[in-house]
Amino acid sequence: MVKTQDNNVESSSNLREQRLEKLAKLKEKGIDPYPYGFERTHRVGEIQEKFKDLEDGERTDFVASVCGKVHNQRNDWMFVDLFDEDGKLQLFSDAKTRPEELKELLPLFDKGDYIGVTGKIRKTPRGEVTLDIEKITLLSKTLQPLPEIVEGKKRRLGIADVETRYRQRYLDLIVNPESKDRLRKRALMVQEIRNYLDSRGFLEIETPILNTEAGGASAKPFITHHNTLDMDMYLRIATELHLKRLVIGGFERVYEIGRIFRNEGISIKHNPEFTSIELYQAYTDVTGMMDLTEEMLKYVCDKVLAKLKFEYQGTEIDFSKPFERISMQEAVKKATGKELFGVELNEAFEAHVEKTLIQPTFIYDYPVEISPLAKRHRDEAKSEAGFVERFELFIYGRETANAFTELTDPLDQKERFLMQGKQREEGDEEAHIYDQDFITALEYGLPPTGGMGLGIDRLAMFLTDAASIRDIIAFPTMKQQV
RNA sequence: GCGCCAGUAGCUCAGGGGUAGAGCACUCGGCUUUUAACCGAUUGGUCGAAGGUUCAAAUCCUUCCUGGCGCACCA
Repeated sequence: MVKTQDNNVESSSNLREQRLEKLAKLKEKGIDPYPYGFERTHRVGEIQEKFKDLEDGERTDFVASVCGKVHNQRNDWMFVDLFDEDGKLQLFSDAKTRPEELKELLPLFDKGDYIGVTGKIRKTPRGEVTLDIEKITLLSKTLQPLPEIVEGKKRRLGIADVETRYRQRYLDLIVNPESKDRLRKRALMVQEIRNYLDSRGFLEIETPILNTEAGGASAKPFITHHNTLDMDMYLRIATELHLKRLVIGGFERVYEIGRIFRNEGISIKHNPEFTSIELYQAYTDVTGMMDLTEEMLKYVCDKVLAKLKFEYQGTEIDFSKPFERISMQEAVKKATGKELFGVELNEAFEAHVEKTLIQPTFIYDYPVEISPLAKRHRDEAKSEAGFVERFELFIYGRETANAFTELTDPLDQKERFLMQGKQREEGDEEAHIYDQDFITALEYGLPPTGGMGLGIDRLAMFLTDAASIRDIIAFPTMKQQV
């Protein structure tokens, strides 16, 4: 069944009807079902931590006010599982001894409602930290029934339907703890990347998403239109060319973590909008970028997972050892016995080598034809053979990072763009576009610079063992429902 | 874009030509310090949509919608 919110409202009308009646009764009693706040004295986690050492059955005079969402209720509101972002706190109210006010109110509450409660903390004879409800306040009345919550592993609960999980992510987050954990880990990961770079003198500077040209990568762009300027614009497909302009302007270490848009297929590894980080550092090169990338990934992995080895889809990925480093030509030669060059080399690499690179591996020395923004190799023989100073990092057979010694020669850059233009004429829709403004910028002087780009989503997939990119994007791109 | 698979109650799922099912949730009653509480009863459906075949379609056929996976493209 297609599950739109409207359909839910429609088909759960009885359940919703009941709640609307309760809502009306609450209003009759002069109770605001959507009040403006609550004086919370403690979070659930603080209570659990503070009283974890109570003896079973021990009571205290400690009065706390906590608030959150009711996930479960047993025995006529005798036991209530209240959740805030920290987790669960059990509430207790004996039907026989509860005050008149509670007797009137509790039947009007439902699972899913937000409430605030005040009362003394104790531990039940079964060892559960519990708050005895003295006062209860409705904080938000819910009209939709809550799907079952996943708490134990004894029964299949939660929302299994992936379409509902993506379209109504809030429900997924409410009932499926692992979904919430993934997004939390992703946020932590991004935070640690910023910590790492900020502490090394990098500045995060935002560059435009709306552009008159979509450059810096080979990809099909999204087109949009600016009304006042009466001009078509492109959503960016990379942050590269603007960040390099910033280096030209004198910022020696810059980066941007931001959304990129590519008008291409959707798959387990591809979402039309995704997040990249690109960073540029003056006076270093591709080797410096390799060292930085490796160090940063190990740092972030350690901070997020507190370990350097992790399982991805049943395979152990090991960040604890030095990452493998091998040239593309060597890797292809090992696999096929052939010494190839140019586009052929890259094709052979993609066909025979890429999938085998499970543990983190830097592949370096790329053909110039597919690297229009990278500097030609400093080794003259390699340069003549058509190699540039570039690497890509592969993990689990997936391209995870891409870096080069940036091309700083404006005349060579112009040639490269022209070469791309030829490929475009030959039908390659995704060849890089000619960007005169960028060449002009280069003519003002880009210092020797190393640059690196990394897919935030793909890294997040690894660190959260997510099979699909949609599992680490809160609201993945979906078709409109009819 | 192509191929394969899926869509049945609020949730999780059975059923695959002959009265639309179960568990949980909801509602009511019982029990009353539970831990998936428990016991009993009631309620709940356009079987994704539209056509077709048939005495009869959730079931078979066609088309469409939405989603998943694989391939292609890409990061």
